[in-house]
Amino acid sequence: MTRSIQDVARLAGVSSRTLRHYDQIGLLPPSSTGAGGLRHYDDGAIRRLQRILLLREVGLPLTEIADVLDAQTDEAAALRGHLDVLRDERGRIDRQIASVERTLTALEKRRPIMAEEMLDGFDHTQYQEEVTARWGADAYAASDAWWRGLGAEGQAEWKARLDALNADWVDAAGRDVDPTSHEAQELAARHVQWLGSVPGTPRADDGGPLRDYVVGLAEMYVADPRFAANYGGGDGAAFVRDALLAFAEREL
Amino acid sequence: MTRSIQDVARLAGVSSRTLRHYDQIGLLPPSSTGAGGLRHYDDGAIRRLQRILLLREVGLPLTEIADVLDAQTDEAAALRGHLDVLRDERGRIDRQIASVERTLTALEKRRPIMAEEMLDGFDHTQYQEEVTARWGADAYAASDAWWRGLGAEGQAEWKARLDALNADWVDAAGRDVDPTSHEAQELAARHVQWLGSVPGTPRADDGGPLRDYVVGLAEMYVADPRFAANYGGGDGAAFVRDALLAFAEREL
DNA sequence: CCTTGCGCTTGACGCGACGTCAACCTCTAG
DNA sequence: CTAGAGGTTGACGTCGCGTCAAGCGCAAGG
Repeated sequence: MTRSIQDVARLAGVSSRTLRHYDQIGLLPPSSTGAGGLRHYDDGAIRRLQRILLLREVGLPLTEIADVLDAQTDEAAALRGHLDVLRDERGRIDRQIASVERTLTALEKRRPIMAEEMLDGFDHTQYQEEVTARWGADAYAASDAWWRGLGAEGQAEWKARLDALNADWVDAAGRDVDPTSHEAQELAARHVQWLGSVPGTPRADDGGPLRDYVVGLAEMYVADPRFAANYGGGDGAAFVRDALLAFAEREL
Repeated sequence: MTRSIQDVARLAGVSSRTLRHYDQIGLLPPSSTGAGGLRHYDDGAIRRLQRILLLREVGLPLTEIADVLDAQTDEAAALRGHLDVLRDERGRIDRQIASVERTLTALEKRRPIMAEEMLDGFDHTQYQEEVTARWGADAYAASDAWWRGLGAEGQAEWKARLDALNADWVDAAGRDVDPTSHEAQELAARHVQWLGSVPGTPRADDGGPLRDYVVGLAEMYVADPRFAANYGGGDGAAFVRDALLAFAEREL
């Protein structure tokens, strides 16, 4: 017994457009076609569709579904790989949520932020100057001009972002996370990303911060007590350093 | 002082293509253009770019960034709205992760699933038959044929999906979640979505399950002890029912 | 016999945020 | 004079379809 495209669509809870699309990309050709190009689907095709939808529901891209169903790939391996993708995604979203929440609180009670807005921000660029002295004297001037150019609102936003990053570092350090773990390495990636948003940062050809620069900063985070305090004392700073060093070695 | 497009790109850590794109969509026009159409950016433009990047980093779409920066929209309101989007997204990903994990365990120790594969699955279709008797006698036949047609592997996958849904219901019920809360309503949406994947389900014009059908099922989940056991006893089934009823009222 | 209408077909554009050629221009240094 | 660096404007590709638009085959009703 074969069914029309609409029958199948209703059965499976998808649109007929979707079925045509799956035909077009070769994922699910109809079992036969009749007068005027009408698509007919038999039980085998419907069985295949069910499996497609199960895999689609967990977010597997259609091309990978095709690989799995055509047995070119092990299903369990594909799912495990996909699981990593999903976890990364969740990590990204969690960080975005934290960042937005902090920005919101910063916007709501603007005062306390304004009070210390020069503090950490300038602390940071100040230390940066110490390090960037090796990379050119005008780096600080550019950085300083950039900071003043941001304006009050821009500075508040930028501060909120920095606060979020620092808070996450302190949190992870407090939980005795392994510096080489996925979580710590994601924090390091974020830190490096953040560095990339700071003008005056010495950069490699790909636009990312220079490896030696990151290494130098990491060591300084521990060596300088004013900085270490930022990360909750010596242990926290050491954690940040170890995570950054591991990241620099692997990625930069 | 104005800078070239590459200068700005390096400063901000984005590609020149991105800057051209932002010009094209009107998000960030250069402050001036010179010979041959060369783009020049002054401090004001760079300031605007910094704010764009801050908002972009938290995932705000470019169109909304434009709204915020051009002050057509309150920044805090935009961020709060975006926060909801992010939370939904995270919920979706959490469920996908749970689903994949369950499918993986189902794939690894296939035996126990096989042992009970007929149990819940047929229990469900059995109850369904009781309900669908009101909607046509051949509904069950179609459903039964569908189930057998899935094959052993397809049945295992389908079971894993159902298990994940049920486990989440029991979990939410155990935590005394409000049936009208966002979380419970998302579970209900998932339940209805799942119903939509079951052939033989009576459907509305839009292809989704018929409202009355959902309501009938919901009541039966409480009335029939065999079913209530599925959701961890009377309280669990009542929670499922309340959530489904609220959902049906609002969405169907 | 013609029209109407249903169910289906193919073909094409649109979305979001760019990456990636391709073909061409402009200026500078050797 | 020429090569090279650094720009420019298109235009296509990504992913998974939604959404027209135009047309075809077949049945019932005028």
